[in-house]
Amino acid sequence: MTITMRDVARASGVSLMTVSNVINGRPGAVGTETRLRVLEAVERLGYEVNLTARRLRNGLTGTVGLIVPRFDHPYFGELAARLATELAKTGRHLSVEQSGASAEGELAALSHARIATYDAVLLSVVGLHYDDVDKLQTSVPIVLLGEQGMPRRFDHVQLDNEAGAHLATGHLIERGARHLLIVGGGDEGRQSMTAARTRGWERAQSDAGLTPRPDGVLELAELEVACARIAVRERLAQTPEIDGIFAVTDQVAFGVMAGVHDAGLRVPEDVQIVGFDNLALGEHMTPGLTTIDPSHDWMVQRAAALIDQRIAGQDVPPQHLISPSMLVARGTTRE
Amino acid sequence: MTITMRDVARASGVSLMTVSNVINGRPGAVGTETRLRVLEAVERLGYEVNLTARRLRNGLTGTVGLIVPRFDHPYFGELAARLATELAKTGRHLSVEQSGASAEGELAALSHARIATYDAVLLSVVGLHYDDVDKLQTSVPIVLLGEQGMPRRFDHVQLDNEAGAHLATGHLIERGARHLLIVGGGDEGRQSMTAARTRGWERAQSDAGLTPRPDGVLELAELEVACARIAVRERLAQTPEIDGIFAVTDQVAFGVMAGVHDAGLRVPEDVQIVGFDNLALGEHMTPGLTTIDPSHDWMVQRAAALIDQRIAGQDVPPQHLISPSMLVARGTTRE
DNA sequence: GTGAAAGCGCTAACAG
DNA sequence: CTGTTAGCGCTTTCAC
Repeated sequence: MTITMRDVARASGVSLMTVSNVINGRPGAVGTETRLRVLEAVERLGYEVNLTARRLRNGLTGTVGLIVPRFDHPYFGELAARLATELAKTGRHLSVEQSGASAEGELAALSHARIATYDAVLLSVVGLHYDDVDKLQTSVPIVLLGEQGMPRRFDHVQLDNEAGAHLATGHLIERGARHLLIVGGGDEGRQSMTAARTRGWERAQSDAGLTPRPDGVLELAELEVACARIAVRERLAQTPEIDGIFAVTDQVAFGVMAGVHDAGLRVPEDVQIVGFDNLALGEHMTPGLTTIDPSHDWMVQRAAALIDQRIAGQDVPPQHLISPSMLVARGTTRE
Repeated sequence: MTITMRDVARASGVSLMTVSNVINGRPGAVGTETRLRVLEAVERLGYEVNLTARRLRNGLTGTVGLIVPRFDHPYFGELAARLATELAKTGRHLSVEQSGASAEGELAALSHARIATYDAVLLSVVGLHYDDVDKLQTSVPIVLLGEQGMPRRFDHVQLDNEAGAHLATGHLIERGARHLLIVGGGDEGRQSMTAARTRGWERAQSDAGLTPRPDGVLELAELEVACARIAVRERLAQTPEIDGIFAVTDQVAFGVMAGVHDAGLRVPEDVQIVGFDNLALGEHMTPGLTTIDPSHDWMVQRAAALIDQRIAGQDVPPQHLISPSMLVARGTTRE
């Protein structure tokens, strides 16, 4: 039924091992004429290696796994696309799995069994807790991505959440906002992304001599467009003096924009908005979304380099890298 | 280093086979007491099955592949999320790969070798050509998704592109638009999504007694937000009488909205817009995007059911299903 | 109810 | 330069 190396070997009158040598292009291991004969048979029979067998035998297949909380958040889609491009440069291939939809889903995706399926795994830990990650015990290299407060024994490419939030909030203040909200903030004292960005938001205000409003942190059940929209709409009805909003993600910012509009207010004249992530779509919103760019390309290059190192078996201590944040000013904040 | 069944067998003083029977919960194949002893050893040693070995042996791992053109289009993200949820109901797991970024990427993703890595493969064929797909020759079940004009030997869950486009365009006309554009249309005579939607756009006009403008088809190098934005901005500068735009996808529609705004025109007062796909974000644009909903849940359920059938080995003829389209009226078209 | 043998397709190691 | 042997970790088959 399926064609194996054995079939090719028989068809070209050589041994199994010679076929293997040809397929893997092992240098100088097989004569030119023999190689051509084998290749001809490969072509004729339509042979392709069985990656499963190869992996069982020697552990590698050129596939790297990326585990994200959800498939349907543009942030992860953009991350995956960038990673796929970067990994392709070293001939590797990216396969994306989802951890966050359900409790079982997470267990399954993070299980040793699944992880062992890849040459290496990139784990986007947004939303995962320290303990879940700390449980991971595997010989497959794992690189953590985009979050802080994770076990130090892993390689980790992080965002500078607090500095980014500080930058965003400072920009709002500089452009004249005085009554500031953080939408999607909270989670006090935790090591989460949300908590770090909330700290940056607070500190930027203190640094500017402002006192953060006690009711300034608008927590969200989920960092979703719809949640943010409703929360902001209701909140602006209560405290219409709000004139600057830092949304913890661009996704949330899209909801904030809609909510401000629902409340009958204008952006940026009445309320200025800054997001975080620099999603591709932000540029094309009306008005364009001012946001924090966490140097995606830098992150992705670092992560890919770490993967290369680990797969190559380099035994250097765990790396902890922090991606610099930059402000991208667009239409949701004033000139 | 890694713990195998053999280790568990040794630790619990039974044979390899008994461990296998316990792990796979084979009914009545092993005594209660033995089972407990084995499970205890599994726990203690932290054993987990090696999926690679299992697959090599019996071909199945519970993983279904989804191959999409690009990771960073929200459409595919939403599709993947829905599929993952649906497949989880039968205990299966979704892994997503990208085919479209480069020529080699496509070959690699569609290669027999990679496909054979999954229990079944869902192939989102937007952008692939008939011949590429027709070349696929594999024993792994393949279900085609979301496109038309593909080899009949595959199971296929399609969108009703022409009917959807007709619905969208009819709605524009009904709400008073008379000078219509299709953005991202073209590809005349081909079996592509673009061509089908262009036919629907033309037919809706004929059916209403209008003659499609000869310059009404605005082709796009890529169905991207930025392309659409620029094209529309320039086009409206030339022919400002345009008062209705059908965008072939919601993604394109986002660009159209920005382009109309760039041109200094208002939506929906000056120009009405309808998209296609019903992406989640469309609802939260300002104004909300009127669009065509291709019954995502229906598609996903059908696709998952087909996969179940094929994995179960049912030998029914190829199924060709067409998902019904519905209009979702929002703020980019008038009352 | 439990165990021994065989082999899925491939490649590392060595022999010729 | 080419071939033989052994075995990756698991499950199917059949014997006890």
